[in-house]
Amino acid sequence: MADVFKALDDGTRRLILDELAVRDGQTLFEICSTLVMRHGLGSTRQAISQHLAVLEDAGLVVTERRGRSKFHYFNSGPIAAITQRWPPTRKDAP
Amino acid sequence: MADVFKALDDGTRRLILDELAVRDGQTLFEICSTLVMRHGLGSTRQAISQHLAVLEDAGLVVTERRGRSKFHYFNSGPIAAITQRWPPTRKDAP
DNA sequence: TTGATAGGCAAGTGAGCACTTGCCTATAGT
DNA sequence: ACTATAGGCAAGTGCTCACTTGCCTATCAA
Repeated sequence: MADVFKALDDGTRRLILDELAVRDGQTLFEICSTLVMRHGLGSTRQAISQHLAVLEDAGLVVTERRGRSKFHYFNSGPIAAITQRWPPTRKDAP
Repeated sequence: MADVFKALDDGTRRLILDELAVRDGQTLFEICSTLVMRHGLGSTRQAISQHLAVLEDAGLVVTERRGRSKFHYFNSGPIAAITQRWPPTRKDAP
């Protein structure tokens, strides 16, 4: 579970999750160009590839290979586990 | 908002949040002894104090001074902001 | 006032992480 | 077969962070 927090503790990785949440199933090169276009991120391909590996190890991203392409999908399961660990404290009665 | 993820990316700080979620309003020394008792954490008082400062900067902990004591309270607001940023993807229709 | 309690400030150290650089593997098209 | 595309592997570098160490401030009790 510590991998999830480590993965989320990076601005670039959070942007990647944002983009995958908007348009799911992107390849590495698509993510690279999307980050450059919409956020001005000048990261290299290798940097993004390493970020995606971290996200995949944390279970936040699920991949699927077809041919020479690898498609990346956002998985919200680990995010839900966070709120299950610290449920919202309701200080006002409903 | 980046402070929240940085604050959560540490095992000791997550344990502190766990303890405050169980028993709210503890002082620094109470948190220290609780971590030693229930988790075998051998951290010094200064280390815990720095962790609490990080948690407070992130808004995950709210403090209140009375006399020479400082009481710490867990705040779940930033946690809720995380799930608002990445809402659960429902892959099954309700 | 003196001593004890509760906490804060600041410099120094070691380890982990993001990023680059360079080269390599595998699939698709002609 | 040859070239281009899509991605992977690994070493090196700079920077941030957790933790320690030492000293200091403020409140309470005698």
